Amino acid sequence: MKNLPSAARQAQIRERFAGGPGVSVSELAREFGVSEMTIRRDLAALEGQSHIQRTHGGAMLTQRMMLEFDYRDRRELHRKQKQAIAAAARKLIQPGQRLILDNGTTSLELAALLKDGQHLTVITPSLAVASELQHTPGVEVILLGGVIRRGSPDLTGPVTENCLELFAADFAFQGADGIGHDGAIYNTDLRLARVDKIMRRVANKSCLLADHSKIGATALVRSGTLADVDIFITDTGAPAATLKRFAILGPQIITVKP
Amino acid sequence: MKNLPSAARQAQIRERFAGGPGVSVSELAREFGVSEMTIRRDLAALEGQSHIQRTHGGAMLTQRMMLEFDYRDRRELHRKQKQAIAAAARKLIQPGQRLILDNGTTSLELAALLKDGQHLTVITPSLAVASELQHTPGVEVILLGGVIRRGSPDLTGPVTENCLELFAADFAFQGADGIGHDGAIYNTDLRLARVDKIMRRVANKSCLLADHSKIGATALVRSGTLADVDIFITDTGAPAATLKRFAILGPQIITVKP
DNA sequence: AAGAATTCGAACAAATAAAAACATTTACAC
DNA sequence: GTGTAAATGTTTTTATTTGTTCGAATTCTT
Repeated sequence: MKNLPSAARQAQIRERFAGGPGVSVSELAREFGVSEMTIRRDLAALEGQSHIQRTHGGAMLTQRMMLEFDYRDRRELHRKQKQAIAAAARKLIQPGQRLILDNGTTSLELAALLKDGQHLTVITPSLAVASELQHTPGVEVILLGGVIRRGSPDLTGPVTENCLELFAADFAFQGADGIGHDGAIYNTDLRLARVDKIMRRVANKSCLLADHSKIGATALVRSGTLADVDIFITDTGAPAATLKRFAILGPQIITVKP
Repeated sequence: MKNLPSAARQAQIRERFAGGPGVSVSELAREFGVSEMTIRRDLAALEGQSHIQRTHGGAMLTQRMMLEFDYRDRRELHRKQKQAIAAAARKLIQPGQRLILDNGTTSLELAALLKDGQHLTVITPSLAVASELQHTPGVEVILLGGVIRRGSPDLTGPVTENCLELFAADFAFQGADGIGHDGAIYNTDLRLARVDKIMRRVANKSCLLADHSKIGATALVRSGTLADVDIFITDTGAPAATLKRFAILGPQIITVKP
């Protein structure tokens, strides 16, 4: 392989990257019959325009870098139920809708089900949801602003609330940390509770997702009651009598079996 | 396995982890035909990027769960200059200030320098900056809301702009994709340009960070001129005559040598 | 718990590669 | 041909990476 114009040689070098993790300067110099200095100059030129990154001794494709946000994955707990509940929620969604997903694990399961490429807009304060959907072609992800809680992959605070006010969505999907027998909805965090409240207000319809283990549990803050939500999805582990009482408060109740 | 440049070898090592929970130093040394010391150094480097966690006799994947926002890492390009520029910018910052950092790689280098725990508030549309600072005790990170650009770890759009308007900061630090000889500031993306413009407005002082390779370059959108910024930091590779002309436009000019 | 066997990390030396400066060739226009 | 600019090669200097040795630390074995 000899006497190539420099541009052609650089194009050839680019092909090289398909083969392996990287190429070495000395190897390329030998193959093209040019000096190593020339190869270095080629690589320097390619580095600017193409997605390669120079290294000592050669070059490689630019690394896909990942941003790491700490994240305690609590998805395992009652995961079956949560997935079933998410699947039921998925059925409520029509193409073209604007959805709000909160930062619960059930919402995250729902996000995973949105990957089949319908045209959707997802508004969320959850970095986990955003991460899940970032590469999904049909879905536009709008991340709400806010303060990053240490050790929690989501955004809360006045900024988040303010951001949320900008939107009008078709559906809000949210979880809860507890649902009292009187239908009160509880959250463990005040800031999350405030955000949840606003979500319900800016969405046309709101949908509460909670497996049966949450029924009867309470937590720090009351963010509202079942009377504020339009649809409540839970699993068949929930006692029928309680659900009957809940229904009187207003929401349509959907039970799924895991 | 043939001789690979060190960076390529480290990338290969990372692949190894896909197969199992861990790898051993001796095994890797044999496979790559290098000394164990070299492998240890590789592992130490990878550990520094927190991709892996070292163990006696080898290494394993980091335990903690992470959210992956992946993107092409361009940090290596002119990194020396960018780090020097970031260091100069760091000196401008006083404890207690509220800072805006944009989504350039130079801002990311600056973020890394803020880790020494002063009391600071950082407002940014960059997931990379947020990720970098999320564990820093003295720093509160406020992530702006917005649309996640595919393949880019940052937020833009009307929501971002609206979010920004909520704030008043002491300093805005931003990069540029090009600076014309007439002092015009260029960005490759219209939405980023709009965001940059607002940043300058809501910050008391604005500071442009750009290595000399940007001088003379142009890009799609003009986001403003040097007359709009208070401080311009670049490296000593910039031609003195040009800098003199820039100074007439108003900004204080700081040059650092890499 | 003590001793043996690994493994690690620091220090230094050797090898290798990059960058800078300068010389040479090539390509092309006139 | 000759001048000029771009590209390539050479040489020297500088920086990075790797290998080796050896004492310290860690794990395993008994």
